[in-house]
Amino acid sequence: MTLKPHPNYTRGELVEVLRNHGINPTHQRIEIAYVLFSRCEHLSADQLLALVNDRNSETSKATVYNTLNLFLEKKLIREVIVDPSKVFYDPNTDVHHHFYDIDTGELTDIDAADIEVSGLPQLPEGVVTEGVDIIVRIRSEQAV
Amino acid sequence: MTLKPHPNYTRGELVEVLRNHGINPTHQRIEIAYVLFSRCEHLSADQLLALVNDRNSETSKATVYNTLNLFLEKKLIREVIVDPSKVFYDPNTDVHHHFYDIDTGELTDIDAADIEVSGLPQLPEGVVTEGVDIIVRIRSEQAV
DNA sequence: TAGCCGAATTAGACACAGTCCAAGTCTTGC
DNA sequence: GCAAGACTTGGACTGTGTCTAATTCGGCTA
Repeated sequence: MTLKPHPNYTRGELVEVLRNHGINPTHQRIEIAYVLFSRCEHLSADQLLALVNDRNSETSKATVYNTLNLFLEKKLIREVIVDPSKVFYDPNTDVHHHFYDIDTGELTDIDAADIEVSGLPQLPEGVVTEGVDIIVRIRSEQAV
Repeated sequence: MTLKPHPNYTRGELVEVLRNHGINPTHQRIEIAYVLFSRCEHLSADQLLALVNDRNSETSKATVYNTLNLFLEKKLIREVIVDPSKVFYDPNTDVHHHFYDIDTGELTDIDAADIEVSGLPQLPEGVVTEGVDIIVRIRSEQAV
C-alpha cells in the first residue's frame, strides 16, 4: 500500500502505513504524518512544526526533524531542494517533477507520466541513478 | 563575448568581461572572477572565500557574498541548488544540467545539446519560464 | 597634488535552518 | 510492577548567509 495525500486519513490508516514502512507509530509521528498527508502541499520543516503544534500537542523541533529524516529514509516522503534557504517535504513519492515559482515560492507538481527525457549521457562506471529531478523555474510575466 | 572557464585568464580579459556585464571591476571582484573562471569547478561561497584569501589579499565574507549575488544578477554565473546546506556557483552559463553524487557531493556538468525533454505541461496563464534544471542524483553502486 | 563624493568593502553582529546531546519520559516484554 | 530500550525534549550549538554602520577606495575636479 502506498500512501497518497488526501484530506481525511483515519488514525488507523496512518498507523498501518507507518508500520508497513517499518516505522514505529508513536503519537508524534502519527501527528506529523497526519499533517503531511492530509494536505496536498509541500511543507517546510518549520511550517510543519507550526501546523502540528497548532492542531494538538506540543511537539519539539528536534522531533519534527528526526521524524522527517526517518520518513525520508523509509521512503514515505521525498525532499524537494529548490530553495537555497530551506528544504520542502513532499508527501507524493510517485516519480514526478516540479514547477517552482521564483516570486511566490510556490511549488507545484508535474506528473511524470507524459514526460520523456532523451539524450542523457551514460553514467560513469560503477555508479547508479538515485533519481532524476526536473525543476521548471517560472515567474509571473509582468514581474520582470 | 561570453566567458568560458579555462585555466589562464589575464587580468585584462577579466576586466573587459566584467565591464561588458555592467560590473565595475574592483580588485576584489577581479580576484573572485579569477578564482571562479580559472577552475572548471562548482564552488560554494566558503570554498571561494578560502581560495581567494589563499591566493592573495584579504577579502571579507560579506564581499564574497555581495559579489556572487552581483555576478548572479548580471548573469555572469549561475547558482546550482542541489545540496540542502549550501549553494554552488557555476561559472558555466550555457544551458546545461548536472549529475550530483550524493555520497561525495561532487557536481558534474551534463551538456544540454543532446537532451530533449518532451511532454512538459503547458504553463499557467501569464507565467514565463526562467529555466529548466535537470539534476540526476547518482551514487556509487556498492555504497548502498 | 589635494580634496571631495559616491561606491565598495569590512568586521562583527545577527537571523535562521538544522543538528547534537544529555536528561527525562514513555512502551513493551517479562 | 519493573527493567531496558526507544522516543522525545529543551537548549546549546554549528554553519550559511544577511545586515549594518563605519571605514576605505578610486575617480574626478581644480
